[in-house]
Amino acid sequence: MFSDLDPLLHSQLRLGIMSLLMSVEYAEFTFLKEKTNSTAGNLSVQLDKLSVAGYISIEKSFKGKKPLTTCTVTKKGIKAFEEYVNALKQYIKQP
Amino acid sequence: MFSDLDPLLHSQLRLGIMSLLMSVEYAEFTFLKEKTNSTAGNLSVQLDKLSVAGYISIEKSFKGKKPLTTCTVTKKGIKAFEEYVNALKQYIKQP
DNA sequence: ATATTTTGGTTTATTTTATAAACTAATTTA
DNA sequence: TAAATTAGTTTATAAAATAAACCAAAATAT
Repeated sequence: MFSDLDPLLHSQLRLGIMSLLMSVEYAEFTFLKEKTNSTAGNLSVQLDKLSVAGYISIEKSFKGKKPLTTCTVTKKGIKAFEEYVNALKQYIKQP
Repeated sequence: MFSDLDPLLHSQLRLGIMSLLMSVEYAEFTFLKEKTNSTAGNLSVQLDKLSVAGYISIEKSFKGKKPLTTCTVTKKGIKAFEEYVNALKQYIKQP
């Protein structure tokens, strides 16, 4: 009846992050923080989970002398997102 | 950017329950249990939450001598579901 | 010059949720 | 009549989300 929803994507913040990353080439920590309206702590944790899962890749560098965290979605992440969206559609298709 | 997702609906099982109830006039506990592939305990808990929120109404009666739990979605539940779906679309609309 | 605030985060603790396990009571079935 | 099934509820545990506390460097104000 209903396919399972990837628990990694079925989270408002992580879904928001992935949604943004699907539409841009890369995104900085501060950009994601602003767009998703999240706290730095929460964002940091959730980015890490997505990264550990292989859905995004995170690069840490410096802009001048300030830390700079840059994220991109991976192939695996794109596939997972697409599958999630398809599964979700079963739940929200209205009669 | 992203609207908040009603946390009561942003749960696989509760969303499945609501999705089913949106498409039928009423549903029995056992029907929901089978269709959502959930355990009785989990279903019982989540139905209760939806009921406390006023999203569904639950009627407990007897079929012969066996307990019979029947659920229907309320007006409030329908509105919440529709709003949830609209909010969700912001997250999953693909480029 | 030096305190104070801001930036860009991470780590750890707390709260909330979801899920599973254990239980109840009545009912079939063997 | 003992064992298993049905239809659930309650309680305990595991997992997740969030918030709070913290850190180091840089920018700003005094």
